[in-house]
Amino acid sequence: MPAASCEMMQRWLAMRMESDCHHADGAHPGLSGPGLSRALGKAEERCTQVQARLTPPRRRVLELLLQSDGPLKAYDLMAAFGAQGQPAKPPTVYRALDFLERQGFAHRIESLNAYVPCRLDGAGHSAAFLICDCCGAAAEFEPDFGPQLAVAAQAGYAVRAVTLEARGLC
Amino acid sequence: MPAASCEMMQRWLAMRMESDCHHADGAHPGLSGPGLSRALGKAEERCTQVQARLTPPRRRVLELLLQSDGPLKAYDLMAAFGAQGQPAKPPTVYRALDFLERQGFAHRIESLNAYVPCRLDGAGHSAAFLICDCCGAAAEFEPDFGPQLAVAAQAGYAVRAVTLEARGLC
DNA sequence: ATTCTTCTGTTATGAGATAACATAACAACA
DNA sequence: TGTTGTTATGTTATCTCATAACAGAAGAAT
Repeated sequence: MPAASCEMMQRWLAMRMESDCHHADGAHPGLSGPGLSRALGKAEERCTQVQARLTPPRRRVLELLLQSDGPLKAYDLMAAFGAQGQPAKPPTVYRALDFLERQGFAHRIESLNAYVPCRLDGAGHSAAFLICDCCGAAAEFEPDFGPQLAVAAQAGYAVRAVTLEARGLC
Repeated sequence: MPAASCEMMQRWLAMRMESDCHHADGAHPGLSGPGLSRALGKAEERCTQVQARLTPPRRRVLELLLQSDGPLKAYDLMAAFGAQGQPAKPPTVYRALDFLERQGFAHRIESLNAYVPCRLDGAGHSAAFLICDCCGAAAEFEPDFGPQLAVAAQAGYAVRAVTLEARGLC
């Protein structure tokens, strides 16, 4: 980098930093074949138990999320939705995502405007993620919100759901 | 509610729930007069220390955030920006917000797409909020991310910043 | 069979944010 | 003091993300 400006230098540094990660070492790989079928079957089963309907569009969106190696944007889901490359329209996907989130099958990652399938069986209403700013991986983990809930209780807050997103490098 | 449908009932319940809160008991009231001047002066001072420039648009956006009783949307800031009701354009406000966030003077609340001034002097790179789904108040508190950081460390993550947003009723 | 309810399909639009480029202001230093 | 590197602003246009509103189809309940 001869005759580099400060601005260029900063950008270069930023790039370097963004590219120094383990490249999704611990990331969840996308499912396929039997693993995918199993996951979908399990969702089907849980829907039956609570009298919810995993209709074709909902099932399709869940399938796409499960197949993906990382978080998917809503418009990516739309593009990938149809069989012969015919995209879905926004409400179709957003409604499906809404359902999947309510049932605990998917989470929205606020800081990415993106969606992931839930990887934790027991998790109900709260989610926590380690998000890599380099490779985009988002690892879900079981949060322990003890300290935070104590603060909330003391403040008289009735907490319904908590989301935690840690940005960094994997 | 005679002859109420299930759907109507659910909406009614949701409405009731949304309206049952303490109405910002612990919320931060907007600053004005001397309090506002003091806060802006403090920001000015901190900028001087780190050789950052609190330019007019940046100062104006910070002022608007400090005056507000609650989180403000970017387009609300634009509308309120000018003196004679003349709005600012998107880049003006988004750049100012970007600066304020980098300096730790403001936080973005992801789940609201809204912005608040930082209320905690010491807080550097992390923020935590109790957000009331009823009255919209967002109370910032000092987070203890001990458990979460332990998980991250164990997973080999280098955490840069953490945001936590607890939704519920105040 | 009817009625209530939920889900889908469709069009259109609203909200949130950034790209790209030109210009102006500041800072450093010969 | 004028030149240069750098940072900040102004402006236009565009992009991404998400929902409103309404018609119609498919399930569930009796």
